[in-house]
Amino acid sequence: MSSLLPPCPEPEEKIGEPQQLIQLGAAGDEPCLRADAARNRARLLDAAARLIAEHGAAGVTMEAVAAAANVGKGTVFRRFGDRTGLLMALLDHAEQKMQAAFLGGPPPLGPGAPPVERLRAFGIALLRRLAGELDLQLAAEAAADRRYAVPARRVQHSHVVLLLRQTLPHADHELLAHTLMGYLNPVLVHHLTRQCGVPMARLENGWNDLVDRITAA
Amino acid sequence: MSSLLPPCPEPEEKIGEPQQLIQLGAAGDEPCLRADAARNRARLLDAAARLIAEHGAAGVTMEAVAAAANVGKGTVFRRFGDRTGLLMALLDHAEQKMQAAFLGGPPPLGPGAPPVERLRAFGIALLRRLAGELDLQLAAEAAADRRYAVPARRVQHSHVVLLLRQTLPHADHELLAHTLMGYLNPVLVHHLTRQCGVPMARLENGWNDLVDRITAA
DNA sequence: AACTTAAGCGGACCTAGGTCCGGATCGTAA
DNA sequence: TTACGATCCGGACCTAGGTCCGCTTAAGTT
Repeated sequence: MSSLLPPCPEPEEKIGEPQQLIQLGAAGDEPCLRADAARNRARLLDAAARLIAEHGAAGVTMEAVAAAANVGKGTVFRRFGDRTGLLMALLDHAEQKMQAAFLGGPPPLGPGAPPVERLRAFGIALLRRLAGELDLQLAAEAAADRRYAVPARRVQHSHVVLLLRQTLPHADHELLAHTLMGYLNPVLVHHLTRQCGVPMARLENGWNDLVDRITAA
Repeated sequence: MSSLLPPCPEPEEKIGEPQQLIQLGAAGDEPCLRADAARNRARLLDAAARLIAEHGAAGVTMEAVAAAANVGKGTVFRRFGDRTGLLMALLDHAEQKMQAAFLGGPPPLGPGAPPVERLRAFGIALLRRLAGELDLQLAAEAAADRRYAVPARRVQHSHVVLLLRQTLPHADHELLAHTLMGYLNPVLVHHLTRQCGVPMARLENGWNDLVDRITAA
C-alpha cells in the first residue's frame, strides 16, 4: 500500500497570514505590507498579547483588541482573517523556532539522529511546548473543516510521515502519522493535564511507548 | 504504571439532555418531561432533521428550527442547552444502538469474541457509522473544553480501555485508548475521506493495522 | 510636485447563538 | 372542580464574530 495521499487539494485561497517559515512547496511570497499596515499589525499583536496575559485567551474579544491597539475592528479582520488567525499569529514565533529545530537543528530533534529517536524527541518537544501554551492553543483551534489545513499542522504531519518512512518501509505512513499527531492534540493534552490531573511525565512516557509500539517491526 | 486515571472530575452540572443509555455510574434519572415539553421536543427533533436533510447541518440556524417546529427560540435552548446539544440529540438513536451492540450484542462486536477482535470490530463499526453521519458529526462537535466530556465519547473510551486491559496486562490503557479513539475522530475521517479522497477501505485497513501494532506483545 | 491607484482604514451594520423574565400551562392535591 | 406551585413558553434582548463600503493614504510614476 502506498503512503502517498493525493496531497489534499490545497484549500482554495489562503486568507490572512502568510505565516509559515516552511511552506512545503507552496509559494512563500511574503506580501510585504505597507508601512501603516505593518505598524498596525505589530500594535495588534502586542495589544492581543497584553490583553490575553491579563484576561486569558477566552476572555478577550476582537473588538477589545482593536480598541487596545487604537485601530478599527475591520483592520483586525483584514489582517488576520478571523479570530483563529490572530491567535495563531501569536503562536507563530514558537512554531517557527520549533520548525527550525526539527528541520535543521542539532540531533536528536534535527537530522543526524536515527529516525525513531527523532520521532521520540519531536513528540516530547511538542508536548512540552503545548503544555506552556495550552490556553492559546485551545482558543486558537480552527473550525472543524479547516483544522487539518492549518499550515503548522501540515508541516508537523509531513515531518512525522518522513520519519516514519525512514523507519517502516512498508506501512501506511500517512495514517500512522495522523495517529501519532492525534496523541499530540492540544485539546487532548488539555483534557488530560488540566481536567484529569495527569502529570506531564506520564504523557511523555505514553508518547515514547506509542512510538515504540507503532515503529516495532 | 496504573491505567486508572482519577476519573475526570465530573463536569459540574449536566445541561440539557440526559441522553445516554449507559451513564457509566452517573445517575440515569430520565426527568420525564411534562406533556407539552415532550411534544415540543419531538417537534423540534423532527423539524431539525427535516431542515438538515434539506440544507445540510451547517446551513440550519437554531431560529429556523424553532420556527419550523412552531416553537419559540428559548424553548430550543431550554431543552437542548445549545446547538451542539440539539445535534447530538439527533445522533442519539444511532449511538444507543451501537452502544447496545458492543456492550451486549453478538460477537465479534459484543462479548464472546476475543478482545482484540472486538476492538477491530468496534473501530470498523464506528468508522462506517461515522461515514454515514459526517455532516452531523462535524456540526455536532462540542466546544474544545467539553469535547472529552461528551457522554457518548466517554462510553466509547471506557469500552476501549476495557478491551485493552483484557489484552495488555501492563500498559497505560487510558493513554492507548485515547490514541485509538483519536483515529476514529470524525474530523479526521472527514478530512481523509472528503478532503483527501481516501477510500473507506484504506481507513479500515489502517484501523486493523493500528490495533495490531498497539496490541502486539 | 502633482497625479494615480492599489492598499488600507474604520465603524456602521448584519447574523446567529445564547440569555432572561413576565406570563401561560400542566399536573396534582384537596 | 378549584386552587396552586413547579415547569415551561416565547420573543425581546444581548453579545461577539464577521462583512461592507465610502473615505484616506502610502508609494511609486512622469
